Amino acid sequence: MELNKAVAAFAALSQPTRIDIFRLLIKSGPEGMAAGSIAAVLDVKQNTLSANLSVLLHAGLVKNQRQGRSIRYYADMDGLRNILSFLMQDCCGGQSAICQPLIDEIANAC
Amino acid sequence: MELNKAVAAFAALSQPTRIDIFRLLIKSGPEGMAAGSIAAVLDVKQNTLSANLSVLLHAGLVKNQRQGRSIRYYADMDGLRNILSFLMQDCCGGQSAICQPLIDEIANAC
DNA sequence: TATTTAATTCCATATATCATGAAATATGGA
DNA sequence: TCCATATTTCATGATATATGGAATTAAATA
Repeated sequence: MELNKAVAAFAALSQPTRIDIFRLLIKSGPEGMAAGSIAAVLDVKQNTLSANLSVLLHAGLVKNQRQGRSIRYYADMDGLRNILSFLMQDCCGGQSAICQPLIDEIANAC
Repeated sequence: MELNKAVAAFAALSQPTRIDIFRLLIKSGPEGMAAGSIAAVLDVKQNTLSANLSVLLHAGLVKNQRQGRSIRYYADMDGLRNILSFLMQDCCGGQSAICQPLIDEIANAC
């Protein structure tokens, strides 16, 4: 992963509504949530939510899929794994073998 | 941890130089690095580096300690653990007991 | 085809962030 | 005290981001 992608991912999470969205999607797991439901739960206007979902989408932190009229959004655990791995690369005094498996487990568990 | 702190932490990491700094400090482990050394390694102007270190400091991602003329900076693994925990709260379909220990291990291992 | 629901795009305004030069502060040594 | 080194603080112009209203696209259904 390059620096630019990591920047985009962290920038995506550097806004309260977007953190709320991402946490909500992590909580809702593989079922995900329709954009409209997210807007309702978080009490955010449709267009504002759409813009924020778009940021998370391009940052690789969420995925989406149209389902009839609605579009369902899901947390992208691979995206999360990527930024964590990037951040912790060469940690533990270069012995990143200690941390790396833990990061993988987190992404796989959810 | 409240939302505002998480926002500050992610905002701190949403800038290339600051990611570089944080990764450098993670890599350098408990020994940390003097501000001047960081500036030299990353080829960043002193005042620019100082401003960026300050952002990371207030975000709780790095710690510092004066040592003679220089000020040494260290990655704050507790800070990292906090934002990861916040993000993953209620993950795994509410069974966050699966992820939480992994997050703790990461922070402790380094 | 017309209507309703769902979500996005466009545009304008307000706000926040960035890197930098210049000046200030803190420490250690002569 | 005077000077050099290390780092921070301040002010600023340039750039980026957030938000909401209005218009638009897309899908389902009658």
